[in-house]
Amino acid sequence: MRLSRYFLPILRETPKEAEIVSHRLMLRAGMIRQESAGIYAWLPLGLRVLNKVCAVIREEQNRSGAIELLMPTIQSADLWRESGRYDAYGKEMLRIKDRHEREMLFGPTNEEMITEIFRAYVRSYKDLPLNLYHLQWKFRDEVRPRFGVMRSREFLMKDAYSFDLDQAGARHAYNKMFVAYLRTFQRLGLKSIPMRADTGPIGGDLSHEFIVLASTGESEVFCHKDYLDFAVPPADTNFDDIAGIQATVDKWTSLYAATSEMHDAAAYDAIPADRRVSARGIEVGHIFYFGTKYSEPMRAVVNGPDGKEHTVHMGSYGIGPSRVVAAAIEASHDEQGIVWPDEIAPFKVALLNLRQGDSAVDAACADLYAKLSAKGVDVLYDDRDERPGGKFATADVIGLPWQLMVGPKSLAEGKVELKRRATGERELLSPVDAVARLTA
RNA sequence: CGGGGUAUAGCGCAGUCUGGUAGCGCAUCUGCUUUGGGAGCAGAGGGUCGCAGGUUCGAAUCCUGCUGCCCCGACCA
Repeated sequence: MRLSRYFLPILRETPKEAEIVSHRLMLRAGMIRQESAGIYAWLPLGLRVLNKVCAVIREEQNRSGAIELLMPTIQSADLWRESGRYDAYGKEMLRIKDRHEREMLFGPTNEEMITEIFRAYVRSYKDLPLNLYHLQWKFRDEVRPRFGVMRSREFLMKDAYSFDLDQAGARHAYNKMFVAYLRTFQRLGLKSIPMRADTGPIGGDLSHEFIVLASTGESEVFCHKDYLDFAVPPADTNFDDIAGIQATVDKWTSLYAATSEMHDAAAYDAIPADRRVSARGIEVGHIFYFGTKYSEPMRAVVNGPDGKEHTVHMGSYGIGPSRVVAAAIEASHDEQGIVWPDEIAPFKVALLNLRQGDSAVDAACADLYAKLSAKGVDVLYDDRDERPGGKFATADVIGLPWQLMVGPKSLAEGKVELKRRATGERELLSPVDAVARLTA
């Protein structure tokens, strides 16, 4: 993409309403624009990141055996009356009426709807297990939205729903999502730790929040240091290996890890002092087994091998991609701006023409741009008629992993400069070698 | 939902106390000179001062009501 033809409204100064670093940088980098309190437009650069986050989530959901569909944002109030949540949900639910005065709502989540879809078609245990997910915008009319897309009213969510014949099956479904989440967050470049979450009236131990460690995180977390070095399950993990998956989950739940709400000071103190981690974190995912909470009132039943009806056991598994974008920035930035993890960077390389109008520099840039693009590298070519300083600052704030700088001085010696955003390391090398390095 | 702020040009702000017809920096546009970490000079454009009433010869400024947004707390992917 040529920057001169792109839409990238960089802000030189920080808008005063932005309090936390991810919000400030997302505004400065031209990723989002606030349209109302807690409601944001995703500008081109932000959308590229959001889409990359979603792509990774999809791949890992699919790998674990979950199946994608897409449910609407607008739901009928009657559906929610079946589960009793229409009255229970409160003012966080945005309720609306259509032209026929029918009561509708903008979905804050989709348990009722997925249960309705399931019960309409599935009759036999032979169709189980089943895990259906979608990526869709949700709306929760929070009293006080804040921190940009970190806590917005409208937000994107990946929500998966599992259906099993019994609790044992549901546990395996839960474990598969647990493993998929470990893989997902690692690929997104985030260090996540599953922490025991409150299961409310359902009880049991099948609820975990996935917390990303970031010094600016919203909540206080406590865990055993060994978690930081645990190996994440590999891509060829066999998700049908019930014992194997269980072993992985057992390992990742063997040590102490809790948010302040679930904190047990005695258990934490039992950890050797040099292994204790007290830090801050951001919740980016939540997995939950809730048994027959919805299948019971909504009559989602299948015939079992015993010829009898069984109410299915369900679980739901959420990741907030829009929040993940903000969390990634909280976890990875510096004074200059964002430092994107490679997998979710909006572009891989910023190609900086440091002397726009110089025929040799222009030609070298055009050649590099063509060669990199031809090899499938996402390049943002800064071909604006700007001074070098401005181009450096722009590249730094939007945080692309690599900066490839072409100026008259080094080019006279047949060299261009490649800078790694994260470390600041610079290297002078020939254009041919630069392309080789970026396509390796 | 309680408490506290705030609203003036695209962004950041001054002007409001003490009423007299709107200003600064950055950004934008034109020209020339510049060009490896946010350049210089010259010129230009851009604001019904959040909205609605009221007081006054005259309101960004005083009064009343409303709305948006932000921050702190209780609540949340």
